Amino acid sequence: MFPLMENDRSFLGPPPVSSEVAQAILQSAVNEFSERGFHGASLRQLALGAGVTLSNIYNYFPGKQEILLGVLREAVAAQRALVEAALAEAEDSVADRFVDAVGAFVRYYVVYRQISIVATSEFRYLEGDYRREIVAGRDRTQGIFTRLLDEGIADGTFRTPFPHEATLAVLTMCGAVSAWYRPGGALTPDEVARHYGRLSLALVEGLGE
Amino acid sequence: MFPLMENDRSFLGPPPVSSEVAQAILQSAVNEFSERGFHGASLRQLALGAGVTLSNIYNYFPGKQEILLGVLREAVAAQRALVEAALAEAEDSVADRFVDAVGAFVRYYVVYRQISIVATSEFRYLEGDYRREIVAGRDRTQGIFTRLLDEGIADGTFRTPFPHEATLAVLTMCGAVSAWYRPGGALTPDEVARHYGRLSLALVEGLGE
Amino acid sequence: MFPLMENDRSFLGPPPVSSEVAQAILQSAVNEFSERGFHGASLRQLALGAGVTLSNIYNYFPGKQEILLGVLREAVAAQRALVEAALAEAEDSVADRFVDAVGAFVRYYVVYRQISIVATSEFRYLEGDYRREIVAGRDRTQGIFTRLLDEGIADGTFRTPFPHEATLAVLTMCGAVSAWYRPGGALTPDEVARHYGRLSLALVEGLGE
Amino acid sequence: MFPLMENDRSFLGPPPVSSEVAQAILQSAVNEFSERGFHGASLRQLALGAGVTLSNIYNYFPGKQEILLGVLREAVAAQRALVEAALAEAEDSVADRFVDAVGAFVRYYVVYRQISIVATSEFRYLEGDYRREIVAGRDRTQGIFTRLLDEGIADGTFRTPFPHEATLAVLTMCGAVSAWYRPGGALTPDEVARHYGRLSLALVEGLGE
DNA sequence: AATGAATGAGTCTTCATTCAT
DNA sequence: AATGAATGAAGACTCATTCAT
Repeated sequence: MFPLMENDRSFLGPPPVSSEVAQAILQSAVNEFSERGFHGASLRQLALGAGVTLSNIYNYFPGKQEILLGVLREAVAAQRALVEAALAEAEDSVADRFVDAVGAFVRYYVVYRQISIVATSEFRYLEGDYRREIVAGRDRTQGIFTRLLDEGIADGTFRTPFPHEATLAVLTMCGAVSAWYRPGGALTPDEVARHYGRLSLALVEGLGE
Repeated sequence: MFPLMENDRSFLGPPPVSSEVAQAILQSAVNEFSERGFHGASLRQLALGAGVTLSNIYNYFPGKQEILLGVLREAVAAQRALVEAALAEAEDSVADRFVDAVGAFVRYYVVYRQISIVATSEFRYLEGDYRREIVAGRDRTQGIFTRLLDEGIADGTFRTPFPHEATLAVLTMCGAVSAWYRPGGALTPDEVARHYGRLSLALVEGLGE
Repeated sequence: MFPLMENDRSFLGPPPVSSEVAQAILQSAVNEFSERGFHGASLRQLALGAGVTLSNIYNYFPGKQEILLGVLREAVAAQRALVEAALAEAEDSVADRFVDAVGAFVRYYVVYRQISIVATSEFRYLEGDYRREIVAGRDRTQGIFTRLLDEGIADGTFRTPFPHEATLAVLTMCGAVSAWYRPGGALTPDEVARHYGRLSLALVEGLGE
Repeated sequence: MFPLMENDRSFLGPPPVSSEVAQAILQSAVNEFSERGFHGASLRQLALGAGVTLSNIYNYFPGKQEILLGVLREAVAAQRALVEAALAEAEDSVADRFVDAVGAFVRYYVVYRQISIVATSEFRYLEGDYRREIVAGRDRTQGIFTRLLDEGIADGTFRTPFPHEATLAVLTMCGAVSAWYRPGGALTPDEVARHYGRLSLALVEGLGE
């Protein structure tokens, strides 16, 4: 019931867009957008990939923009769900919470690889209020990391002289994982999460005694 | 004679594509591609922005693909030129060379902000041999960093347990700068270079004794 | 029970199309056709305006053509009803009957303003037998005037040298009233009827001794 | 050089839209619009009728609206040109000028029959500023008649008690001619002009003493 | 080198209509 | 009688590209 996810791990609430047909459309959109880009993808091909008539798409989405919005909504929701779930189970120390949050954050780019690629690269083509909605959702997730950084800086756990850039750097380097990760490749999702937790901790200068 | 650069610092060789008209086209392409994406940009609009007739574009480029290629060639060349120039003047120690190289690498995203955005996000639409050519050029630049990392790991300067991911992370986090940097903003290019040098050193665990 | 009429004056027989739903559809058709034209109006919008499902329309009308036919039938019926009612009560002299008939004829364009606009401007899109039916109905009404003219010419009441064109002119100038008349405007329906009676009489040169 | 006119009488200035292709498009537009209406006509068919590629239309007109505008501009210009030319040669008396103006006015509906039909029935689909432009042009022509009426009423030549409605009626009844007139039919354009001059004079009650 | 006109394939979207329930 | 989902044809319009000059 969340077919946009590559490895099926159902720990998430109900998907924002229900209906099997709508899901098929979104799934095909992820394929097409990730391969040809928002503007390069044609709804005809997208419909074909979804096993749906071109015109029938319009019974589920008012237009191309809204399909993109649908994809991005799922992406934003999935990522935040992962991060918040991780934080709920994390240890007390800032360092632990930070590492766990980063682990979940990067895990999103592994588990939802394809959709995350679309979310990253096609977001720019979202317009107006749709764009604002997604920005707000994304900012909410990023805010979690900003606050963790501040907290770690305040109590001396993190010693980086550039907390703001460091936060951005952490989020960015995690995002790049979707570009090279291949399911069934050298690393398991767990390993990726562990590695990037470590890299992040180093980045914010929270290693050592 | 290198109008694609935002802050004018003429330390670079002759541009790959000469002719004022061709340069105007490339410059307009950078504007259009960065705003609307490769597929979203139309040659008509591009021609308008370049002060050129639509049909005249075809006297300088065989097609849209080649315009994109032209932009990417300049981008790749500019970035490598910066990095190699920095290395030529760098101190001897690996750490110093690494930090200087990173500084130059990130400086590219600041100085050639717009073109670097295009190079990053529209590269995917380059096809066939063109794509291979740019990949090769990019890899050559990234190879510099891979080798520096190896060297630093070998002599114990860098202590990260994940040198491969760390390298990727460094390059990635630098690339994100073009997304938020604004000329005339809070940081000068020099400061950005210094900050990211530090962040990178922390990332590869090459700080302190 | 004849909601297509603007000022409610129930002197008319049963409407050609019964059923509240069908009437709602026709009423919405009048709105849509008069605003956007037959081809410019969409059944979706029409259904919305009628408070009916799009598909349910097809339980009442076989298609768009028949909706237009329904509207035109009502229009033709309403106009003839008005004219015949007026003639039934008219004085004996040709001039009186002519003036009263014209008064009723023009009153139709006032009272059934919107539907008359549709009948006038969208009739052209009616096809085949439907078209012939409406033409016949319209001709029957116009025949009344042709005969009155002939009669008036024969007995010297009307002295226009061009009776045929004069008849057409009378009918035409009445039709134009729907374009400018506004309920609650400067003239009451009665005044309009009186004015156009006079104009018509002048036109056929039936004024004075 | 004014192919939209049915009987070729070149007494008019330069056409508002030049270029042979543009004229072919406008001519085909007149055909299509008059047969199927603005919304019922397809640009594909229109292009076919003009002997032009569909896409090439857009080298001459920005869109369908502008084609309609082009047609209406020619129509308005042609009618006013006729009326003004007639007035320039008319006798002195109000009655003479009025009759001559009406003759020219109705002649337009005969000579430019098809385009006048389009101008009358498709004008409603013109939007925004285009609409306002045409309204202004039309009003200017109608103003000529309003002023003549006023003049004739003032000096007692016209004795109708309803000058305003009479003016409208005159213009309207002339317009209806395009619906029945056929070139090569019973009446020559000159006869039509004479007949309608007489009818109009009767209508405004300006005949004999 | 430069242009304006031309083209065919393709875009997203809307349409009237039908089907299964 | 009523509905929501489905469909194929067609809509206006844009595109990258080519041609003749």
